[in-house]
Amino acid sequence: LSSWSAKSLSFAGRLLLIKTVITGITTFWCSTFILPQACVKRINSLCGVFLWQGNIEQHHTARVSWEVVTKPKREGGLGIKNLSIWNKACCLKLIWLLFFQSGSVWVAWFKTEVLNGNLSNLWITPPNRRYSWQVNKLLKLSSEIFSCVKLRVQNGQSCLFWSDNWSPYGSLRSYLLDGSASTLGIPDHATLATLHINNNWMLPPARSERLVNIHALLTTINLNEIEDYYEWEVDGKVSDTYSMGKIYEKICLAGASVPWCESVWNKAGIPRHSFLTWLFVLNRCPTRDRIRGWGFQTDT
DNA sequence: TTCGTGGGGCGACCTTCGAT
DNA sequence: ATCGAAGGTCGCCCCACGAA
Repeated sequence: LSSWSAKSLSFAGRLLLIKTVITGITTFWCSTFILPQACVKRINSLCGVFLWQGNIEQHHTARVSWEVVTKPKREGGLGIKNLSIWNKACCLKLIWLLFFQSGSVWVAWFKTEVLNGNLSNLWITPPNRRYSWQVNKLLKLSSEIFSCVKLRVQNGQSCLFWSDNWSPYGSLRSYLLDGSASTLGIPDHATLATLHINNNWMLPPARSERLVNIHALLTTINLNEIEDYYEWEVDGKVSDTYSMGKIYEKICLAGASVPWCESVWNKAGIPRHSFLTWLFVLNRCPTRDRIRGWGFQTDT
């Protein structure tokens, strides 16, 4: 950030540098560790002072808050990645690895030491002092991508009735129980195979509409000899690969779109005019001298 | 298993700084 | 003088960790 070539960049150039090079460097660390909040804050602070001042030794002041700058363009920001959420999206890949890259030593270790040999335990293993800070962070993060890890029922032997994502209704614990302590007489660790006896599903009588749905769903399932398997499904599409970008968008809480988006950026997010237009519509119009200082042509 | 200690996260509040 | 954003401090809560 403090190199001479970076100092000579315009506002648009600095923005591009942050979006590509700087985000690329942080992604290396983001993909391996959950970064402490203080670290995220410091990186954001450095990027902020660089974007507005171009010189990280100066005092940090900004015309638009970093919170707004990191929003997507359609929501009024500049589309810089929110580092904290990006960090989550990168680390969720570790959970993806657990299910879909079984050859790794780390995956074997995690499965044995933390999950007791069964991947389904990921959804029900609470953080514990026995585990490291990182492992506990991952356990807490796992709920973020529960909906993407679909269990395809075959023989039903590894499919936990309450916890696995095997039905279109997601976790049955929240769908059927909704916080209630009763488990309808179905044991916590019941698998679909243990509930299927003599070709009958051993479920309590349906006393609610939701339980009727589950009864109906189970009548469509025929257990066979093949082992249950997992599939990675994002927004209804099954995929073999993990896309950090897609997961980032998924876990970002989408805010309201701004009506002026299309008049400032085109559909691909490329500026229709100059970046000043963006500052004008945000009512953060700076002085002529500041504009020249940022590397803009003021007549534009 | 319980208890004390220390550190991280986070919100509230205030100060500093630059732009107008 | 005013406004808005960043940064610092403080207190509270939660959790990890070690000692008893």
